[in-house]
Amino acid sequence: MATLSQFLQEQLRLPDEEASALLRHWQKAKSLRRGDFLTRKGQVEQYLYYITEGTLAIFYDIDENEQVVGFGYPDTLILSIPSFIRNRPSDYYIQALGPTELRGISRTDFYRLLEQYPLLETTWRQAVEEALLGRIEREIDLLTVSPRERIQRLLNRSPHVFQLIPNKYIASYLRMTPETLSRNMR
Amino acid sequence: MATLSQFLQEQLRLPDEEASALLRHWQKAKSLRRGDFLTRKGQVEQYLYYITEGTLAIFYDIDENEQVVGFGYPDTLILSIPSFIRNRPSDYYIQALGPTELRGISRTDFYRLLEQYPLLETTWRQAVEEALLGRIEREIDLLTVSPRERIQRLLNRSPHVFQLIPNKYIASYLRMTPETLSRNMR
DNA sequence: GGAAATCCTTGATCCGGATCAAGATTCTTT
DNA sequence: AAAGAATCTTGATCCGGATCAAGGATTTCC
Repeated sequence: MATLSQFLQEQLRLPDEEASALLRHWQKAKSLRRGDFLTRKGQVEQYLYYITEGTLAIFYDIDENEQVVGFGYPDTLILSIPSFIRNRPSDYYIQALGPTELRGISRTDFYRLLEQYPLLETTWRQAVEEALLGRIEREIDLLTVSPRERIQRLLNRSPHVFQLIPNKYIASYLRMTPETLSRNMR
Repeated sequence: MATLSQFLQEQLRLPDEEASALLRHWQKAKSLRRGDFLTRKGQVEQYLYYITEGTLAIFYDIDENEQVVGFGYPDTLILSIPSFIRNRPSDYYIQALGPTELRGISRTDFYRLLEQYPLLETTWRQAVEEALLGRIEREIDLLTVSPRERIQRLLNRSPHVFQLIPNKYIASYLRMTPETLSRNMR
């Protein structure tokens, strides 16, 4: 099972002092069952979560139907970014796709720590830069018009997603119907 | 005409000290004519530019044809983000759509200043957060399937784009052909 | 372990935006 | 100001992915 302190030290490369300062405030544990919401639409999400177990999907409703815009799996962070950064009601909602375990840190605590530890601010700045680069990468992936190629790109970049997530959601994430995904998978 | 020092103080809200530290290193001026490249594909872009005059478009080639992924206009910054952040060759290229004036600061100088001035790092972190939010907003805009609605969203969010940029490029940016844009503009 | 729900697959049809084409308009350049 | 280039518009056709439908395969959950 994934552990938060390893994540802070190995993924984010935080020194002991900063890592334990974060850990001290990072206490809230949460369990979800399949279908439970981590964040509902319109709710101000006050937490940044680390996933220890399970999978989640981030949804956005447009024109009456739901679209998948992202996934979460163990040893990664998950949050409604706009809500967390702007401290405003979330347009997204986040749902557990199976039994899930998370740990959270409150937005207030988090940003207070940023002010306290300059090194933390640098790390967070870099994390946000990475997230931005990820979005740009994804924008390019979606530029690809042919469904077959979009599938191929995801297979190359994140093969594990196909192990973890039902195809139905992957199809939505790739902007196609489950039928089209099915027809182009082999 | 837009000025850089005003931009630093009013848009980024930098105090005098940080603003003038930046200005001291922000000297490089550049003129482009219609069609000139600010950044070529494969080139490592070493500068962050502020636009004083003119318009530019950011392109990405996929499947043999070019796609517009962004625009630049006066009193804003422009750069190939992945290239600047990662210091790697750019997959994008940036081209002037008309006569254009810019001022640049080198990547090295810029990141050196970040280390020197903590307040600058905070401001940059917030700017990157904003850029990330902008991308997310744009992802949602592109989720909209109907071309007519995509046009409407851009009209609401950035009406000035339609004044500044030829429709041809806007169509590409909105992921449709110029014909479709034309047919749905009125 | 077995019923029920969910998900996946395959087939048939349809439709909206892309493509191709050609003329009209606007912008650029000297 | 005029020639030339680029852009915009309108029409006709086409095609690939969405939609609708139904049977089969997996998962979920008590």
